[in-house]
Amino acid sequence: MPLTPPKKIKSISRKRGDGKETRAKILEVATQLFVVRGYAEVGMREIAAKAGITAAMINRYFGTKQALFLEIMGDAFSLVPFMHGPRAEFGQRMASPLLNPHGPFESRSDEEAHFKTLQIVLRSASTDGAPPEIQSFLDTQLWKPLIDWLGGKNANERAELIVATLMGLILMNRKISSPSQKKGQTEILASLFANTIQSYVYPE
Amino acid sequence: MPLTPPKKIKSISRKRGDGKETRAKILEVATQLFVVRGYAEVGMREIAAKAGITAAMINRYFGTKQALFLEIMGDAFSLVPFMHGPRAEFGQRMASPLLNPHGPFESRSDEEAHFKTLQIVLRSASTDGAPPEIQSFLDTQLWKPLIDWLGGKNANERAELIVATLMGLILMNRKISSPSQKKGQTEILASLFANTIQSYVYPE
DNA sequence: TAAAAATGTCAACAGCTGTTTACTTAGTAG
DNA sequence: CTACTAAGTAAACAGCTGTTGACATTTTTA
Repeated sequence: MPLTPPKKIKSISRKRGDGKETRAKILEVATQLFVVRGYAEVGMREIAAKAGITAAMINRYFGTKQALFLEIMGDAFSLVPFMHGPRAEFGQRMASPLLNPHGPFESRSDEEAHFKTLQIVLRSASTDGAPPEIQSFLDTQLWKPLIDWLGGKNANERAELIVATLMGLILMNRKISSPSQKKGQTEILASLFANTIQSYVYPE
Repeated sequence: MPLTPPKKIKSISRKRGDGKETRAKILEVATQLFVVRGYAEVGMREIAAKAGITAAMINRYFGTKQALFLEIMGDAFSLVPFMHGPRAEFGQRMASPLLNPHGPFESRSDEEAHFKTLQIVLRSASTDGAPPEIQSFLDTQLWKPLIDWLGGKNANERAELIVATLMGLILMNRKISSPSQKKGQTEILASLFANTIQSYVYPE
């Protein structure tokens, strides 16, 4: 008789819901809510309800609301993917999310997922509750790569204008009814936007 | 004996503080707070404290927080002043508030006061509590005059990009530490900004 | 089988919000 | 002097927030 019977390698599923599954569900739900409404405007009970659990569970898994937020922010977030490809088409690449069929900046596809955290930053930046660690994310994952990639004279200022234009459009798209949004002329808007962004990208 | 002695025409000052004075003080304080932090992030007690009174007084004078907000929004708010002057210098005029000595978009002078309400809209647009009447202000006081003044092809989209760029810069200037803000290179930023805005203004 | 650990709910906590009511105080009018 | 009215305060209201501790239930482990 073997003294050490082979242990079950791993527990596959523990209970009514596997812990990891619930954790992932919380992250998914919270991310989507933060994208649309920002940090301060989303409550724990609302996240919990849409995840099918209680608010106390979120604190069990993440400790605090800020910790949950920071974990979401830690997930991939950058403009780096847009820096790949021909330098002369950078503007077009950044404008492409404007044109996707799911609605501007709202696609769930991985391709445009890089915008999510940027949107969260935008929605949450002006609220008190949002943790100050956001600044670190911005420095290391947004400004530095972009400025390095831009290069040349006044790279700081050109980077700031690129991000400002992008943020302005994101902000307006959801919350402020702009005239072109009503009429659905997004191709023209995207074209103008692409030209402007490209004007900040000097030839290498 | 005269039966009708001349009445004192008006009471000059009733009490510890004249009512009108307090009302004005509330408006002033609330405006400044809304400009910096937006509708949802400013509490009644904070406004009252900075105005030297109690929160109940605000409700006495304005009824509700939303009503106070709408009264502030009703005050002069437009981009119209920037449309006066040479058409070829529109971009420079819009960029000028970036350069003022009180800090970008923060001057108390009347010249740049037109930005205040725009800033409030920006800070408050994505919060739930802000009243929906904001949309009317945007349509009649922002979009229509600007689109009419721009004229020509794709005026809607050009107007949207102008406002988006402006809002993006305003948003970033206070809440998101951008690289050029740290270094104080605002002249270059203003110059780039002016060029971009001007590129949306086609010759008449 | 018994112990232990994980998953979850429920209720209460303290602190905040905008608003309302009752009350006090001060200046003016008859 | 006596009423009246406006200016202001203080306290309580109901409703919301994030968080915590006690408890129940189910699954894995020893």
